[in-house]
Amino acid sequence: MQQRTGRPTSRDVAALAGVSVATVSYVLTGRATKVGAETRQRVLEAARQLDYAPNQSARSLRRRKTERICLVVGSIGVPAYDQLARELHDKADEEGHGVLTIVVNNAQRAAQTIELLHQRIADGAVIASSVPFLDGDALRALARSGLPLVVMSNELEPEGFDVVRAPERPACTEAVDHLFAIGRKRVAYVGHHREVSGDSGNHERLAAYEDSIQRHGAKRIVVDGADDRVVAYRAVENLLRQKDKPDAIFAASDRAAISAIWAARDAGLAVPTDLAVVGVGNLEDGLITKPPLSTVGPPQLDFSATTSMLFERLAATDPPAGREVTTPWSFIQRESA
Amino acid sequence: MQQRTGRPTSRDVAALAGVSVATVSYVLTGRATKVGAETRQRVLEAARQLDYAPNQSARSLRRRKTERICLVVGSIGVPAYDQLARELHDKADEEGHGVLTIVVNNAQRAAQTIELLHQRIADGAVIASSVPFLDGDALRALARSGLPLVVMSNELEPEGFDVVRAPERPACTEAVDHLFAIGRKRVAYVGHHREVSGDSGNHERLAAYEDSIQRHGAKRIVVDGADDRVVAYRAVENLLRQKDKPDAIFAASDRAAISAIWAARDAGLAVPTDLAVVGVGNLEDGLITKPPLSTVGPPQLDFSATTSMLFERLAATDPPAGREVTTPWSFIQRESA
DNA sequence: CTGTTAGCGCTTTCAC
DNA sequence: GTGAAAGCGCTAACAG
Repeated sequence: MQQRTGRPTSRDVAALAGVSVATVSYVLTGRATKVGAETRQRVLEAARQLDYAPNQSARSLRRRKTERICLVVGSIGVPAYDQLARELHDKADEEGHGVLTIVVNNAQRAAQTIELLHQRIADGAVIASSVPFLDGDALRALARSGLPLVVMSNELEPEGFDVVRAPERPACTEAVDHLFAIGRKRVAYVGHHREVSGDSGNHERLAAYEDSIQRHGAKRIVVDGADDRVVAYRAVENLLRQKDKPDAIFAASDRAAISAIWAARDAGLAVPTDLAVVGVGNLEDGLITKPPLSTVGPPQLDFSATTSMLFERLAATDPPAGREVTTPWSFIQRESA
Repeated sequence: MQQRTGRPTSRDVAALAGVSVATVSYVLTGRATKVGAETRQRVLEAARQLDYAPNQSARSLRRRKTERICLVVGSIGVPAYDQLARELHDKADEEGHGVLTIVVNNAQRAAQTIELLHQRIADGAVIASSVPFLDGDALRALARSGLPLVVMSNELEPEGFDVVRAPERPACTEAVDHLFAIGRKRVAYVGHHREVSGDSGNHERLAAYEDSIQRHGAKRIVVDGADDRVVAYRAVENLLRQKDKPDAIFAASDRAAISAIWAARDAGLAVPTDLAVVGVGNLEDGLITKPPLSTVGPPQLDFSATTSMLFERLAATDPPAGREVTTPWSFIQRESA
């Protein structure tokens, strides 16, 4: 009725070792105390000989857990997520868990991911910020179903899951206001592709910009490029060629801000004299630009709160109520603005 | 004997809809033709009402496949892998598969990953190049066990899995030789951390450098930084402060090469007149430096061969023998050297 | 068209 | 200390 895979099962090991499958299980799951040393050796030898590895699906089906956690991010190659991924991996290693990373950048993948999580592909998950298409209802349902979940979001309320906030808006406002305070008149915004194309997503950076230019009666100049160094460079290069060129740039990412500094220098302009530049993210890379990059972000990239909360939830016998922690964000003035 | 999870099962749905679990399965797996429209509706409604999602472990256990593929990379934030990840995700989407990414950068994670793959956490896998600690024996065993596998490697022979090669060595040699050909005497190498610290890994870039300087009777100058823009900048900045400063840099990554260009410019040196720079990778970013970056790499970043081979293997009824494809690599001269 | 049933491979009481 | 046996939740013959 069911043909064999070719992969050895615990039954094969048991047969070869001349014991029962139960004993194989005991030995391989470390319940070693119950098994005699000699039997134990025979089982181990048989397993080695057959190159046996227990089937994970069967094991999780039975155990009702996977020993895996899942990291859901909105895109690949974003420095802050890379850092989060690194920290989560390290923590997971300590706890003997594996990490699965899933990239969600369209509605189909969002639905698929919710499904995967529902299907208990992992024992818990971290949803990184600005993952689009992942709505509160789906996340609440997931939490209700008992999945430990930590969500980085400024909108969602903790409801069965923990929330990590990053108050970007006031810090960004401070940054843009600063540009006007130092006398800039034409402040351009280099945004994420989604923002620029009018798509949904986290609008705090753009909103802070729009609000500030409006208060200062300045013109709205918005270009694409925060997701890509090359796009940003070309966009700023282009901006600087116009006769009404901006005298300040607020970029939604440090990568774009760095591209802006190069573009200015390559165009023979001085930063910040001719063009003031502010980024967002507080990447280390901002320290090696000339001049050092003024930016908006947390004092340092650190996701320990996020990772700890997940593992606390995983360990908890009865699930803690939804917690809420806030990462401090501020305008970090260096020399580019 | 086994307490309930709280999550609804197909039995719950069946009960609510007043049908058998088989019917539930038929409806939910699209075997819709066999089920009457009215029954079908009832099942769908019951499932919706219970917020039911089929248990993935049970399903894979039964179906003997997971509809997932796995991407194994050596580290996070490397542009080429990001590109590979994007392409793999796109292809997987088309085929209705999910993608799990696993990062392996130490021996423990390597062992753990082999285990996960053995345990059929996914139906197939791509092993990106320069994943350390993943030895041929383990991969061959995996392939022997029937797992579709595509490995990017210059050392391994195809044995039950496909191999994608990138002949870096000759292209790198050409690049370093070029530096000497244009009259450079002191060529420094900015390498990956593992190379510099004498750790294992892919040594082709370093080997090409060492071979070339030896043939030209030049001094070996090796610093760390290919993995990190900031480290690279500081290393080159430091190199350029010395009295015997290099007149050329061969960097094992374009990111490091770009940092080298900045460092030179910030130190008031002209590129390539005072310092010639060559990178590796052929990133788009090299096009926006001033001057444009000479580099070593494929004509364009394209992993379609890799991804297609995996999906061909997944679809194949009888596994193709190990294939071998080679990505063309060459020295791409632009203006920085 | 729908239900019955036999497992997928593993873990875990419960006896012996 | 070890084995027999009962499922975990689902799918896929097979019967009707």
